[in-house]
Amino acid sequence: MTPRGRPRRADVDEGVLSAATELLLQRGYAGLSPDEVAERAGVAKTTLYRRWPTKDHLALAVVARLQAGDEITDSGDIRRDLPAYLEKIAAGLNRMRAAGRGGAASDPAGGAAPAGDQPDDRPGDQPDRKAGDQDEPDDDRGAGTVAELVAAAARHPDVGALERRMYAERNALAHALLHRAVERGELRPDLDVEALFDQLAGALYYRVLITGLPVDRAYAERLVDTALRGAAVPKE
Amino acid sequence: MTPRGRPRRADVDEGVLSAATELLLQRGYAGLSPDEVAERAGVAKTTLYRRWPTKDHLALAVVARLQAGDEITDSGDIRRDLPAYLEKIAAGLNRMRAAGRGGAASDPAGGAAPAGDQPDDRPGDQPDRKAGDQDEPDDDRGAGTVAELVAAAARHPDVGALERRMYAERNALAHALLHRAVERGELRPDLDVEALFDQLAGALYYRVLITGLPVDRAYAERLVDTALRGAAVPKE
DNA sequence: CGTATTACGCAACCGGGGTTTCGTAATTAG
DNA sequence: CTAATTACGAAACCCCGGTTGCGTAATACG
Repeated sequence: MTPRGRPRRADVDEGVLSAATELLLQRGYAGLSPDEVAERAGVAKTTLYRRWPTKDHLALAVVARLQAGDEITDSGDIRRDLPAYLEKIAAGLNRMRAAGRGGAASDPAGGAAPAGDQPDDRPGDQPDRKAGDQDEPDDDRGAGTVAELVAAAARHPDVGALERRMYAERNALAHALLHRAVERGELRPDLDVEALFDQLAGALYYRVLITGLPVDRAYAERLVDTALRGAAVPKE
Repeated sequence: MTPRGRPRRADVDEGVLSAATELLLQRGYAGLSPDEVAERAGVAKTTLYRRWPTKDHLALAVVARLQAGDEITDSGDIRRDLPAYLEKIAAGLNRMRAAGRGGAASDPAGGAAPAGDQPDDRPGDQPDRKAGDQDEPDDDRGAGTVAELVAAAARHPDVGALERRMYAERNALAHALLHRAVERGELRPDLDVEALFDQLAGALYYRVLITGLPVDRAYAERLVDTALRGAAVPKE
């Protein structure tokens, strides 16, 4: 039952993961270089790749460790507990988003540029461009981490599976919370809990990943309010 | 006003984009190799990079061209038009998802493996693993395309801006549809249209990108029904 | 006409994620 | 103790996205 050959060094996982965490948080996903992680952890690159077959695997392990141990409170008032839970998810997303250079983000020239230009779809406008041009806006390096993790899940099925297990673990709590609220009579008895949850969590991820807008407490409350009240006109 | 130097060859964009489209659809994002695109289009790699500074830029251009020209119908019945629109988005996502190898996906050993194993979080289970092992499950290569595009938007701000413009163009139609429904009295006058739309669209993307479950007409209708009716108990 | 400007093609190059090879260390089975 | 098995480390290597350098072609301007 005991494994046969030479045992793995026990302290490697910890060393590598903390080095990787530091790099990921400070320099973002692109800055998470296996070579440097190995060097900082005092470990050969081969050893690193023996345990995490891909940079993507390593990054997922880092993130999983970061957000382990989330809880959820059930006060009996769904209108309070739900925004609280959403905000907790959002906090995780924003913590990732905060990963970037330590410098202040002075936001020169008005941020997201509300798209006043002509809708010219052609790619090359100005003569010649090189890739390093406009990249890395000195912030927002970690909304990228979430995005890269999504891509990683699509690239490697096993990363996807692990990632889904991670989410499922968290979301099971929320599903239970919702079901209790249903049984308690706070929510409709015939509610489609899965659809509701997808809408709430989905809106958060949509905001962060697609529209790039911030998610905060106020937004979480708007979501919950809209979802609970419904869009249809109330029948008097 | 006319540009100064040698003009760009006019047929290059078309040739490159169609070659890239073919590659992306047949072999997925990872199979979209700049070298091969250039070769197939009969163009030097430098020319390619002069117009699209990154593979990510090129891929976005391909996708943008693929899904140009979406329409939206306003029948006056929001409970019909909304699922139709969502299904249109979903169709785009699924079209991407369908991009993969032509072979049949025989789904050996029961699909998504409902996670009965112990929640062992440690990465390296079996001794040694190499990256090429479990990758590329012969299908689902293009859910990856959407995911990679999300990551691309995070990597290059200009790609993100273009991508958001692409979405915004589509979503403006839906927002208008919703606002008309409000004015028509079909929806609550104080409805938070943005929140509602984020919930609907977000749920679709959440399903495809995070949970990996399919999105079809039935799901779209579940969403709309849940969102319109609301989760709270109706006040009689 | 000549000159400035910009695009194209070719080939060599660079950097980073990942692999291979091989010698060595640590353990279990007999 | 010996053999089998597995992990570690070091260096060379491969692949691919992207760059550089340079000679040449096509246009505008004077």
